[in-house]
Amino acid sequence: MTARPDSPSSAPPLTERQEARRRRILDATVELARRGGFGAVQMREVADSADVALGTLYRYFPSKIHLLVAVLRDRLEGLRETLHERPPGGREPGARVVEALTRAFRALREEPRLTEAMVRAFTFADRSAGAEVEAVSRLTTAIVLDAVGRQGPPPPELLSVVRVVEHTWHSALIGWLSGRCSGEQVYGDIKTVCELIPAETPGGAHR
Amino acid sequence: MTARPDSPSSAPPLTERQEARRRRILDATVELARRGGFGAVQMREVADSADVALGTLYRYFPSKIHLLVAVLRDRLEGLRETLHERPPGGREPGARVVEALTRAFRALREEPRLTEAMVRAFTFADRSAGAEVEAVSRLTTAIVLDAVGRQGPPPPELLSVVRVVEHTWHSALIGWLSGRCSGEQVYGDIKTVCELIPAETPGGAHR
DNA sequence: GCCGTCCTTGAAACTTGTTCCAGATTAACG
DNA sequence: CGTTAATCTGGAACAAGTTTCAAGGACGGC
Repeated sequence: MTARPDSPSSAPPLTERQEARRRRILDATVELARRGGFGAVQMREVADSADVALGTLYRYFPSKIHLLVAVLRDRLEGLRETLHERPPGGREPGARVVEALTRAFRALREEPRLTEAMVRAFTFADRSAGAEVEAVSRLTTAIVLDAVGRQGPPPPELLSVVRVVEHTWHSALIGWLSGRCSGEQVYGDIKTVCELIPAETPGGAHR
Repeated sequence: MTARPDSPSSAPPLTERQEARRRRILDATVELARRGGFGAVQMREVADSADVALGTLYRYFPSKIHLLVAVLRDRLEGLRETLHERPPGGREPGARVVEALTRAFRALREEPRLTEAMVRAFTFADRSAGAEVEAVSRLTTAIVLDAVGRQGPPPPELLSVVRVVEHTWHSALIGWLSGRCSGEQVYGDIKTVCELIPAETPGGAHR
């Protein structure tokens, strides 16, 4: 459906120039979003900045929402790599997740407008952006599960806990963006929700 | 504490005809949203259905977002009254909250398109709709605290837990609307997060 | 009842996301 | 190369949220 850079499945490969175009579009989007948030990401502007025609922009990303969710995905992939390089060092799974999310939030706070643009797009997305949203969702889950550090396939209760952590994460961000929650409350809520994460089982297989 | 439907504070009182107009607008909005969700709530349509001029609609509700959040607020007030009449009957605070939210979700499932319209508006709202969003937020908190059944002013840890419950509630709804979570998962996540709610303290003041 | 003020109306204009199209460019293949 | 299909471009056109404005109506104070 949409062209993807890294998913070799289900998409015709892009030529080098196409890859470059795609990258220019994403970069232009980030730049505009950084400056003025969701509202400043105007499709004509993006197209101009990226030196592509409007129609081309829409061929690559079928809507503003798709575009911004793709940026979010990009960023999350970066975050995941960072966390891989310097993994959180807590002793308990809950503490590691707190650290991972806290670090993520610290990074997001540095660029509040970009964050606003990505998060608003993500939460506003409807089913038409299902694939992209799904990808972001899976990535977030993967990041949290990485921090939990469990080896085998997670049992359903753990998955529900992880979903609740993610819910809190997303919604706390929204609350923070709309001025309803302070940054301190976000940190606190992350800590609170992570108490749901069960401690490492001493008998079971662990790191 | 919470502003009543027609908050007597900080707003000039409306004449009877103005009150009627406001009500017509809200009713027309609900009707359109019920039929076609967020997208079907078009400002010109709303104005036509409610028999007011477009400019008047915008005087009452400065944006589509404000309008739909006001509808949400209206509904939440109704929900709160319902819960007052037939309060959840669980023995523990957590169980009561689960029941309250479960009943709410059951009601929302009956009118998915209306739900979609309200929730998307709420999560998309930015600071310009701060007041309305704040009202909805306070109402939600009040509903959860009602179910918790605590008497005095809640301590900060409890408030953080309640916020996490609300985060989960909102974000699970979004996930459900965007097809990412099943209804069963929503129920499960509500139950999971409510485990954070501390049990009734036998020594303290209780019902 | 009269007057000044605020409210409502109808309609046009403006903004920005999205779609469409005809012609130019590029890539793939023989 | 030459051909053919796909892609890209510039630009117009459309859709829906929002703004603006002049003229008529409602309301409260006198």
